[in-house]
Amino acid sequence: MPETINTATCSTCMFKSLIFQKLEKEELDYMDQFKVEKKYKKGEIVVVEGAQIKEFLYLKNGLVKLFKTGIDLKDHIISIAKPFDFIGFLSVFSKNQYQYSITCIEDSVICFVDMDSLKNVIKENGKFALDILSKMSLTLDDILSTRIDLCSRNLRGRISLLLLFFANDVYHNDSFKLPLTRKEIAGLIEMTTENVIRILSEFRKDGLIHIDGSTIQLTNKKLLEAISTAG
Amino acid sequence: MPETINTATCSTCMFKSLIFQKLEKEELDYMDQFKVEKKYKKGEIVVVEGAQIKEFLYLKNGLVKLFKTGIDLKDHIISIAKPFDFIGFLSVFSKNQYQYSITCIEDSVICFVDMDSLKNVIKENGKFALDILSKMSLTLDDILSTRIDLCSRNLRGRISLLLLFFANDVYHNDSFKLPLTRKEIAGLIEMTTENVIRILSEFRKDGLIHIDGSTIQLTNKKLLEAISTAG
DNA sequence: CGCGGCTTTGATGTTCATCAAGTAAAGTGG
DNA sequence: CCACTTTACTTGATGAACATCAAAGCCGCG
Repeated sequence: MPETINTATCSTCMFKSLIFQKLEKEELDYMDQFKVEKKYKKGEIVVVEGAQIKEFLYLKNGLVKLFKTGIDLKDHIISIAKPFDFIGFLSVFSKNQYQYSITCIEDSVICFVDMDSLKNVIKENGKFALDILSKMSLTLDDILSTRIDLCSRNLRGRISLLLLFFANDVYHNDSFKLPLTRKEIAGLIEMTTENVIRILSEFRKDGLIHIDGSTIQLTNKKLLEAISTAG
Repeated sequence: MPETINTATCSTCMFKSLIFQKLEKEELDYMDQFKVEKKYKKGEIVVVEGAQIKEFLYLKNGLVKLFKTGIDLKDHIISIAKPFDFIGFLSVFSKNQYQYSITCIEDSVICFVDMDSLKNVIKENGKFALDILSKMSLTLDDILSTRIDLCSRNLRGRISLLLLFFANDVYHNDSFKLPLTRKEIAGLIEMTTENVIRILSEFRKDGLIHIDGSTIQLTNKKLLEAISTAG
């Protein structure tokens, strides 16, 4: 059960994104009335594919994954979202139902902004609208590139890519605790659990990484990068 | 060489999309000054990955493909756009360069709207902004679903899907002329040219389709649908 | 005509998924 | 707290799906 918390107002929010900074104080105060913040534990579900969209979601803290269930009944990753990302983004302006699911892969804090009030602000503030458009465009570009990257790489390349992603983009550290099970990783990058394990072992034997439980340390990033590009 | 043509004003444009219909006459007249229409022949290139984005592109007529070149140096489809689609959509609000290429797979007419003027209109008209957001959101949903569909299907499933797409969504006819070479199809759906050919032959032998040069007729749609869902 | 690109088919090989089986770890109820 | 169940992890063997390679026919075009 996510715990509802109540922190600062929007106008004093530490996590106010670049985009929301463009709003006037009165606009922020307006939205303030229509937002709720919730705390989730690792593994908890935020939204399920098909659920009604009522709020605009903003990830303040933690790590979540967006995914869709394919006709093969497997989960397919759309993206892994980091703090400051708008996570209920993708169908929010066009559909009434979520077209994908979101679950937390780390403890997370998510801000729920009422959709209708947000739309009101957009209607009144064209610059804000442009910024939302821009952010949306960026997100989309990112997701698409990642997907195409995945499709053009073999299994080794995909694992390298994922490891480098966690080290460089998420944890900013060559040593980190994998927040996902092997099975989840498999879903993320379109392969089987067994092969995830096999290739991680392979990388360990080849001295590319060091594994200690769920902690992974990248010991030869150059080579990992080479594999991710060559694959 | 695309031929520049000059047709009606925006406000009387037959192809005015649902979205542009929400603009006031004066807004349309304003944009009118900043638009150019161009006629392309099948096979011609509209934009190349990396080119500067200066205009917002609107497909009035024809059929184009959006694709990105992967690290495997193969082309990967993003989508096939039909008339009334905004085709220069994906990075237009966030980047200065196109993140993908566009070429015509049929003779096409494309309307080029100056990006800065469009942004001006968006800034002034919040409802229009919301509509653009909505359209963008829809497009994105579509592209993502298609990609995930592709990833969760085997080769036979993908070919079925593509054939059904052309018959149902593009030509609205069970018999049509394939506008793409086998090689291009391969790029579209992440497989090799040889396998495209092999599976098409297979479908022909099994009586699912009838092939006459580049004309294809779907003779057993039920089964094709079954294959596309099962695969 | 002859060159290059598209198409087609067959033979071969690699990559990867599936199946099976066993160990370890983690949660569950008495 | 311990037996019990479940879930995660690991490794090997096997086979299917698919890519690659090779060769030949076809067609448009300078």
